[in-house]
Amino acid sequence: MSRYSAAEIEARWQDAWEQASVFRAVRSDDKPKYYVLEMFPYPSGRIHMGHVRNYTMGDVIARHKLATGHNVLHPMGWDAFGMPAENAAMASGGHPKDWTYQNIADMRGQMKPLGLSIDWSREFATCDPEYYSQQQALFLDMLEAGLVYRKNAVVNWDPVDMTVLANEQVIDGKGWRSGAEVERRELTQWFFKISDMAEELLEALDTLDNWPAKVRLMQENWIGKSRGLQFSFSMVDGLEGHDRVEVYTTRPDTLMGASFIGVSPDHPLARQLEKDDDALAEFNAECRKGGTTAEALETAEKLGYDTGLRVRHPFDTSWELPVYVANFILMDYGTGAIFGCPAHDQRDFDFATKYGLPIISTYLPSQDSVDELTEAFVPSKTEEVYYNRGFAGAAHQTGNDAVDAAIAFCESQGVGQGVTKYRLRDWGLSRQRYWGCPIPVVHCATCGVVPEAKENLPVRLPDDVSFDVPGNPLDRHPTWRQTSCPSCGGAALRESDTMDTFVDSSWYYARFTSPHAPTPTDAEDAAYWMNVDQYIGGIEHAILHLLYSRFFARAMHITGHLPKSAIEPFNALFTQGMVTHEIYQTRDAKGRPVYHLPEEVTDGRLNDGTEVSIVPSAKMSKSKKNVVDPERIISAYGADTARWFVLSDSPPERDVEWTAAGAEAAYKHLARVYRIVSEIVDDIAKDASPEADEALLREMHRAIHDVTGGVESFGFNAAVARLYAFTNTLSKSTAGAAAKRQAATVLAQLMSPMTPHLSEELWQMLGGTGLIVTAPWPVADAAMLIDDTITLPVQINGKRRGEIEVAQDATKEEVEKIALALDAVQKALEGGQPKKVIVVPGRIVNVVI
RNA sequence: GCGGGCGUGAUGGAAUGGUAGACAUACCAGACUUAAAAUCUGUUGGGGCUUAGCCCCGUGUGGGUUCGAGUCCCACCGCCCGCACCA
Repeated sequence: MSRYSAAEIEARWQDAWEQASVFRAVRSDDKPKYYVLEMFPYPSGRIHMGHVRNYTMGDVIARHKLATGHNVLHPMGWDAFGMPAENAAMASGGHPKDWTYQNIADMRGQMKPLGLSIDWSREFATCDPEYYSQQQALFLDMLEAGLVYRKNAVVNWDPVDMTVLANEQVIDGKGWRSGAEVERRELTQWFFKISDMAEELLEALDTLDNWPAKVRLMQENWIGKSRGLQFSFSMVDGLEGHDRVEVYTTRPDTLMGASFIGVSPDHPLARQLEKDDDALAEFNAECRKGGTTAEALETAEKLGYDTGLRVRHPFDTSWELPVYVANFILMDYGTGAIFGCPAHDQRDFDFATKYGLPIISTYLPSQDSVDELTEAFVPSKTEEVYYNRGFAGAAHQTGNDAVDAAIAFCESQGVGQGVTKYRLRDWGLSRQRYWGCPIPVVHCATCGVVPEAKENLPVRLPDDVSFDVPGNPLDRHPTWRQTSCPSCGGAALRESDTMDTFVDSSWYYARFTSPHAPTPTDAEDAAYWMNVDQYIGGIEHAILHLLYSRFFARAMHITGHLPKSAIEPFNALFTQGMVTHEIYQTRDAKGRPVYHLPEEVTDGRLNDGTEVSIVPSAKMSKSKKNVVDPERIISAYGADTARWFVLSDSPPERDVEWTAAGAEAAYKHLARVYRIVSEIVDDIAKDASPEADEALLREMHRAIHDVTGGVESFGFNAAVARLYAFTNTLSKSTAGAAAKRQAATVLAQLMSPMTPHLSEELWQMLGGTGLIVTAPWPVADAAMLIDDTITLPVQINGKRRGEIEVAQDATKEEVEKIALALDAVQKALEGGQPKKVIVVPGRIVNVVI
């Protein structure tokens, strides 16, 4: 009997699949199509365990669908543009293109040994000119359809490196390389009009039944639909061009508690005032320092500047309110101006306390009471009843009712109007970077901004660029920008901004349906393969990537590149958890932490005997060195072990901790299965015992039922546990050779989506015909799943006190009678009668005394 | 700050509102072995008792709903993720 040799087995079966072209996806009307897609990787250079987990899950689905008679599309590609390539070029002098394609080659080489059922003939990288050419064509179509426009927007500006920074490059408000305090600066940028689709993107969330509820909720909150009142305060002493300040509020019911109004430092009023007020100019400049992220703005200390201007309250013109410029007000949302109601908003409360502004309660227990507030009071939506000072209609109402009543009242008094707003902003796609898809427009002195002609696509990235100085190499390229205007033929300059890499990943799923078509999509292929039936990826993409993809699918429909049926491109979504690992840490002479790779640590010590401290498991990251290289695992144990392990233990949506012991155990189990099956194959002479045969086959059908259910519902860890249990049963079974061979064959099949190589080997050993990968999935015999008698737990007052054996089809009355006859029940009853007996058929009996 | 999530033995975790701890790891004991490894078998939530057995407690904390709560509701504590130029 031979031993389990993963390396030999895996190479052999990967060749066999390759030769039989079993994963090549071809359109066919004989079978239902199934498109399974995992979020494609960024080519960082090394695959990591997170990739292994993600692609293994997709592979389990794909292989199971293949076995259940589907025509499966399971492609793979590379999200290949982005900053790391430029950073590498800056650090080591190479070219982003070379770096990226080398990484792709490396990662493909690490991925193929995993034995994924991928149609590699469809592979592409988003930095392939063939791909980004079609992206440019899409952009031009979207521009023509009015889905793209230009406006000013704020970026992070590094005043020392003279370059735009990504949020990631801003650390504690400072540039990551220069250390200079980052400033906010306005540039003219391209935008997708995603906000026009806010309502549709919101409403359609309801149709996404097979998406996680939490992702839909997060998208709903991101779109942020709100109903509020838009109105204006008139100025006591008007400023030129500013006799009113327009305000939007979602809490008009607190209007009688207003004690100040605040405007953004970027509000036109603030900008006008700062021209004649040096102190304000300085204040505004201070506010414009630091990063542009919402987090940075929201967590910064709340600061205000009293402009000295006063406005009149709309309901009482003798009531004057001060106008502050405040750093926490966003120009992007609403009108860039708010009224502050300290009594009912904690942020306003803090602001009022700091600047000595009045705190006026509008929600009070009664008309005559006065609140001494130590923090903002927010009336709960369910709690009754507070008197709302000032609004006849809104008194004694809370939550949305109070808001609606307040809007109605204000409208009736001619103060503003109710409006619906969305938090969702348009998607700025311009990036001042080289390694991205060039935006295909030119700037012509005569014609202005002109779209490049489609026949001139692609607008290719030039290869001769350098990264020795910061900033965008396209900007300073000696010739690349020089071109002629497609409209007038005169001299013109190319746009030097490239597209956000989110654009690349917003339509790649559609491109996979026809990766080499001369247009963005091929109509027949798109109609056949779309939608993605199962999409799998990380929860970190719950909002942006998925929302942008939903927008793009709609835009592609409008521009004729996708059918109407594909405007929601992902029928089902699954968000998987991360792979984590312990962190091993020592300290250097100065007490700074030093991290160590897992392979350098044995039993809590380094090779030189130094003890390491163990930091709890966290997402694998290079900086913490808590990474396990899948290549090492595959060469040590084989791909099937890596696949089996990442599916075991943790539910797929949760994080899984990689442990050396766990990997070892996974390998041992696969070797054990190999051994058990080998013994069964060798031991063909043994006689059957009918009872043991029956028991084993019953267990086999239960395993088919449970594992199939697990695979179909992303219960991979449960399916794996079930397979362990079934293996134990098979190992201990005294059934005859025929029954054991049958059970072993089914075991190999049930394992095949997870451990495809081992399963092929077992299938061959057991004499199966053809490849297991194309063999039909086993079906459980419903009759074999039902036992004649079942065991029911019996509770007394909800606590388990015994169990009874009853016929599978016993009536409630019979079950009740048997349960009441139990000693424990009789003892508890002390001769009396139970208050109530609850019988849940097939589940439980509860006797209430 | 805002939004979303998670919290169960020594450990990873299981459990359509219905026997909490499946399955695995680790540990311990046994078999095999000159020995070790490998393999196989068994034990293991905590506490208690009149110990063939039985009782009590137990799913982050405190409340609530229910015949019955790890699961649903409310509040709190802790940790994790996202926040629009990271991919």
